[in-house]
Amino acid sequence: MEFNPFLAYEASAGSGKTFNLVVRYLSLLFMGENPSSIIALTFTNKAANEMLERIIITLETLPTRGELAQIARLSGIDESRLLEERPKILSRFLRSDIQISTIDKFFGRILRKFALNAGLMPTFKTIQRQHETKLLERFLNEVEVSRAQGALIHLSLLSDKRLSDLFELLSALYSKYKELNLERYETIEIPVDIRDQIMECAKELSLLVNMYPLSDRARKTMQFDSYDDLLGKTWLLKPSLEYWDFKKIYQPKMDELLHELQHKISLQMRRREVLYFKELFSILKLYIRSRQSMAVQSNELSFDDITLNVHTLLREKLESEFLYFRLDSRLKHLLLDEFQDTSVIQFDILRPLIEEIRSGVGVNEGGSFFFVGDVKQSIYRFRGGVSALFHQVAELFDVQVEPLKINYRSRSEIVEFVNRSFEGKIKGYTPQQSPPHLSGGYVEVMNTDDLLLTLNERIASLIAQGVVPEDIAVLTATNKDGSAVEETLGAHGYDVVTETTARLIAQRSVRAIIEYLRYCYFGEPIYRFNCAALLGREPDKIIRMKADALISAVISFVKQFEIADKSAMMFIEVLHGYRDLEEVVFECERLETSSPQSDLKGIRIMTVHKSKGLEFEHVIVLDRLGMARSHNDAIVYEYEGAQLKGMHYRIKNREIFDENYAKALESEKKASDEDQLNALYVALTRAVESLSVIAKSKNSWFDPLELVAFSKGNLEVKLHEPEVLSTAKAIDFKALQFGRQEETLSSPKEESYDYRAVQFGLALHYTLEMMGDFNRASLEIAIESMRNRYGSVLQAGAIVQIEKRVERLIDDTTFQSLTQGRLYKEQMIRHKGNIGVIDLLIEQEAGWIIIDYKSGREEEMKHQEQVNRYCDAIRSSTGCLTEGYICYLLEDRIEWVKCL
DNA sequence: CTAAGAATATTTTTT
DNA sequence: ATATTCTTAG
Repeated sequence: MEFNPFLAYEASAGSGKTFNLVVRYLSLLFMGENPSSIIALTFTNKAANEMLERIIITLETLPTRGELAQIARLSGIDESRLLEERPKILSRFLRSDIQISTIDKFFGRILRKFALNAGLMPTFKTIQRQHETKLLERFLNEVEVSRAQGALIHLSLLSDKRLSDLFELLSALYSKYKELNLERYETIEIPVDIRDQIMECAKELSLLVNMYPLSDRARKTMQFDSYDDLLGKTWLLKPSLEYWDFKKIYQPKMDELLHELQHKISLQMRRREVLYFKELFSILKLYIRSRQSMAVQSNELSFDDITLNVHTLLREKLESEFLYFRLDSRLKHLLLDEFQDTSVIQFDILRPLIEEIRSGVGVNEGGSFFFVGDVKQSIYRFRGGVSALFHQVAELFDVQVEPLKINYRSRSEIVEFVNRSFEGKIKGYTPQQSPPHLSGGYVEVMNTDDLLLTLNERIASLIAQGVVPEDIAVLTATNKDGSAVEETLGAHGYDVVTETTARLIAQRSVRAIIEYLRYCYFGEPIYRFNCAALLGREPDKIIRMKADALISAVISFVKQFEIADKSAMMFIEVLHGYRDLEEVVFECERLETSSPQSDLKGIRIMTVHKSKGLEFEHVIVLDRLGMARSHNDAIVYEYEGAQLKGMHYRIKNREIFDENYAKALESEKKASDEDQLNALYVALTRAVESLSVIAKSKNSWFDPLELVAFSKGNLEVKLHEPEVLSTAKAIDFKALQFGRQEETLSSPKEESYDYRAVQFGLALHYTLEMMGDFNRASLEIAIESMRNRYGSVLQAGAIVQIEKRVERLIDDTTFQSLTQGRLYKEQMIRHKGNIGVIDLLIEQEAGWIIIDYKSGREEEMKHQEQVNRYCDAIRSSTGCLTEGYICYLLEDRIEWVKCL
C-alpha cells in the first residue's frame, strides 16, 4: 500500500489534478472509510460538481477506467477485489451525506449549524451584494452616535476622495480586518507638521539657484507658491540637480539642500500616513459594527460576512474543543482543491481541523490531509488568495509535496510553446512533459492592429476547416472585451455562448428603463436626460407615468422606444417581484440576476478568469481591446509570505523620498506582475488541439512573454460524434405577448420558458427539501427559509400557495403510508450518462420508494421517463425492489402517478 | 534632441 | 489617477 496520509500535489495545468483527487477519494472509500467522514473542498461550484460527477462515473465504469490501477496501488487492494466491492461502495456512497462542496458553502453550513451561538438566525440568506444605501445610512448613523463626523470629514479631505470611494475601501478592509492590527495606530504619536520648514528649505534652494545666470524656463520651475505646488516640481524627484539647464551652474550645496528637502518631505508624508491610518481605522471600527448589525437585522449575509463570522465563532467565541468535537466527530479526511487560492482567513478557520487530523489521536487516528494546487495558476490575489500558503502549509504540517509533471490535456506543440514562453519568466518554472500519444497540435501567434478583424478571420478559417463552433473558445481579459467580441461575432452571423458575467441591470436597455423609472418616481430632470442619452433620443419624448401602473408603463415605454431585447424582457419579468415603483427605484441596484444567455450552441466567449479549470479544443486568446487598468488601491499592503507585515498609505511619488515605501511598492508591483503572468499561463494552457494568440503590436497584454509572430504544427479536426445525451436546457426565454416581438425576438431557436412557473417550482421543491419532518412545525420553518431565498422572485400569493399545497401533502394518506421508513432527501444519482436528483428516497423493508414532486402536469410523459430512470438506477445499484411515484402538488388537490 | 508641463484618453479579475 | 502624446523653450 502506498497511501501517504499527508500529501500535496503541485499540479500544473492539465496534469490530472481531478484524476488524482478522484483516485484519492475512491481509495479512501475502498479502504473502508465512511463517505461522510471525507470532506472535499473546491473553490467553484463547477469544480465541486465536476468532482462529484467524476467520482460517480468512475465508480460506475470502474473496470474500464484508468483510475482502477491507481486505486489498487494506493489502497493496496487488488483490482479484482476492488471490482467485487464496487457495487457496495457505490450504493453506500450514493446514500451517504456526501461532503463535496465549495469552501464557502462549507463555511455556510457550519455557520448555519451554530448560528445561534454567533447571534444569527439559522435561516439567514446568503447574498452577493449589500444593500448599499441602507448600509450607508446605518454607517452614517453609527458615525453620528460615536460623534465621529469630524474624523470622517477629515479622512475624506485627507485622502482627497469622495465618500463612495472611501466606502469601497472600507468594504475591502472589512474582509481583511482579522489580519490587520487595528490597535497599533491608536497609540502611535502623530509626527509634527513641518511644511513651513520644508518651504523654507525649498526657498533657500531657490534663492541659491537664482544667484546664477539661468534660462527663463529653469528660473520659472524654481518658483512655487505653496507646498502642493512644490510637490509638483520635477526637479524635486531627481537624485541630483546636476542635470538639464541647472547643469552649468551646479554647486554641491544645491544637492545638499535638495536631499535635505527630500528627507523632510518623506517625514511629512509619514505624518500624513499616520493621520490617515488613525482616522481610517477608527472609522473602520464603526463600519465593521454597522456591517455586522446590518447582517443580523436583515438576516442576510455576504460571503465575507459568513467567513468572518465563522472565524469569530471558531477561533474566538466558542470553546473550540467542544465545537471541533461536534464538527469533526465524523470528519477524518480533508481534501482541498486549488489550494493556491485559499485566503489567510479561510486557512485560519481550517487550521485547527488539520491540526487535529495531524495529531492522529483518538477519533483522528488514521485521518488524512491532502491538497492540490498550482501557484502558477494563482490569479485571485485581489480576492484574498495567498499562493505562498501552499508551501508554507506543506512545511507547517510536514506534508510531502510532489510535482505532477506530465500534461495530459494539450498536444505537444502547445505544451512546448507554453514551456518556451514561461521558462525563466515564472520563478521556478519546470517544463511540462508531453506523453507520446499527444504529439502534434497547432500553435500560432499573430500580430495585428485590428484585433477583432483578425479574430473574425481566424474563426472563419477554423470553421472552414471543419471545426464546429462549440469547440472554439475565445478568452478575453475583461468582461467588457467579451461583450465586444460577442457583438462582432454576432454581427458576422456566428452563434455565441457568453459566459462573461454581465449583470442584467448593466445592460443598456435595462439601464434606460431604470433611469426612466427614476424619472417617474423622483421627477428630477437629470434622470430624464440620462434616459434620453441612453436611448439616443430627445428628452421631451420621455413622458412621466403614474406611479400605480408600473408594469404596463414599462411595457409601453419599451414598446415606444423599441428596446425590447432579451434583457429588457427579462427585466420586466423580474419587475413582477417588486411591490411597487418605490421598491424598484431603491432596490434594483442590488439585483444580481445575470443577463440572459445568448444561444446555447456556438462559440464560447469568456474571461480568462472564468476559464480557469476548463479546457477547450480550440482556444483563441485575444489581447486586451483597451488599455490595462491604471487605478491603484489607496493602501499598499506589504506581505512576507502569507503574513501581512505592513501597510503604507499610497502617495504619489512617495517612493522617491521613502526607501521603505519604495521597497513595499516594488514588492507589490512584483506580486501584481506575477498575477498577470499567472493569468496568461492560465489562458495559454486551456487548449487541447490548437491555440491562437492574437496580440496587438503596442502595449500588448502578452508583452511580458516577448512573443514573436509564428505558426507551427497542423490542425487536426476531430470528427464530431452526434450529441449523446440531451441535457436539460438552461434558461431560454419567452417574451411577453406584446408589441414588436416578432421582429425583435423571432430567432427560431428560442423555446418557451415561463420564468415565474420555474421559480415557483424551485421554491416548492426547496420548501420540501428544508422540511425536517413532514409536519406543521417543520413546514413553518421551511416556509421561512424558502421566503428568505425565493421571496424576492415569487409573485404575490405564491408563498401562501406553496404552504397550502405542502399542507395538503402532509395530510395525504398515500403520502403518509409511502413515507414509512428511512427518508433520504435530494439524493444525487447517476445513471446511463445522466445525473439526477431524487426528491425523496425512502428505504422500506420491502424495498425502495422514489417520490418525485411536481407542481404542474405539463410534460407528464417526461416526468414518467425520468422517474423510471431513477427506478432503474436504484434497482441496478441496490438489487432491491423499487417503486417510483410522481406526486403532483396541484392547486386544489394532490395526485399520484405510479411509474412502471 | 531633451525635459517640463499641458493636454488628452482611458481606466479588472469573482466565490 | 495615470500613462501617453503634444507643445515648446533652449
